[in-house]
Amino acid sequence: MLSKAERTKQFIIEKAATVFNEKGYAGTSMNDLTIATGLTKGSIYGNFENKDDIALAAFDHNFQLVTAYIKQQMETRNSIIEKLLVYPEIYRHFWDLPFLQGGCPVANTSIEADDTHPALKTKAAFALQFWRNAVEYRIKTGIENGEIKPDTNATEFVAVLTSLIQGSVLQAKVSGNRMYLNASMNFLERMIRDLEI
Amino acid sequence: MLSKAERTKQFIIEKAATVFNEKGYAGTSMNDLTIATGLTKGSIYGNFENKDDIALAAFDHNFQLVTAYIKQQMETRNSIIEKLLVYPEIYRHFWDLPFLQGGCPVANTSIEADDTHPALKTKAAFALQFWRNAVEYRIKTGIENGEIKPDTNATEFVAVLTSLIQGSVLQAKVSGNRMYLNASMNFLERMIRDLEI
DNA sequence: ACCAAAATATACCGTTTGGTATATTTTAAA
DNA sequence: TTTAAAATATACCAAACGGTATATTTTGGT
Repeated sequence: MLSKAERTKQFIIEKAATVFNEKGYAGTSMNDLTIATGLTKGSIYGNFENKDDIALAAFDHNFQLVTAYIKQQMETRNSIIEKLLVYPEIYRHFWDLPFLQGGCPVANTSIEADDTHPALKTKAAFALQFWRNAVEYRIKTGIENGEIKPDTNATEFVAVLTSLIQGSVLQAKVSGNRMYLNASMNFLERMIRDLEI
Repeated sequence: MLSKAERTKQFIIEKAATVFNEKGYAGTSMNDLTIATGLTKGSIYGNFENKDDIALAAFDHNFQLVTAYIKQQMETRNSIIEKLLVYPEIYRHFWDLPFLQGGCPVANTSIEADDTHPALKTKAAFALQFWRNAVEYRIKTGIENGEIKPDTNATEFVAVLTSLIQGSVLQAKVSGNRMYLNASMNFLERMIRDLEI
């Protein structure tokens, strides 16, 4: 069983993850975290070295939630094409997923950290690369399987898929309008179906 | 001629615009602005009511720089297709444009402000809408001209174009790698050429 | 039930934050 | 060249910031 401290640490990460994803690193104060957790500053600093330490753990947590959910959804599908279709399906309904309430954590962290926070920037860059690799792997497997057209430009497809998702979620969040998100996801869906041999 | 105060105000906006686009609203302190401008806090507050006031003016300035540059580039092209091709051309080389050093100001502001700063969020949402309208107008004109396929789904095309640009610039900034930006812009370029009748 | 260790709360630190009252300098019309 | 007004600098404010030393409470093996 986890020790009290380990459970508290996990609890802090979960609560902080939401706050950081909504307010950003600079926009989140330690006081925000005491409110979100109901704990005192002393207690939080008993479990983490500093604000950075919490933010980095919170990012890992947020990213893990997203990837775990995608993976779980994919496991219910059989073909590669159907697995890839999970992406537009999930992001079309990102409003309903609690861990995506503040938008895509990878996009949020990328944009805030790129010029201000090297450690977070590195984490965001790795997360993006991990994501692209996962998609690229599916495509290559699909080509080997004979499910996907062998002349598919995997690199380009991966770049377009990630750009479409991040760009359209961003737009949906700021406009409060699902129209452009739906349009982009419709397009992505057709792109994925078009991969089929 | 502009009064001294008006020139100073403009000077502050220009300097602040760069800082805000790199560090974000919460990440930029008044002290950062005194350093960027070489002016004192008293002088800055003699020209602006508060930090918000400067940030809002800075966003308008940043957006105006982008739109003016796009417009200027488009004026050198004749056909609608060539005008639309200005988008991928510009963003492919966004590293070289000083006002895009911190990334796309619309994307940056959208992501930071959507859950934290209603006034900035509104400005970002309006900017995005303005941008989409501009693209949509080109497409409709192209259809009327007989330059563009009449069955083009303008709404979807506009959504995809903006998503691709914002998503790929974001990725390029955080990864420091032009590969995925180039791949997305290659794709967008083909999409635009494909509009031709 | 006891008690040492672990976990949390309290109360504080120096620094930085956004903002302002006032003194000084610069501007430009007379 | 004078001079009042406009623009900028100085010096300060209370509040919030990230962080810490220490006191108190809770935990869990004996």
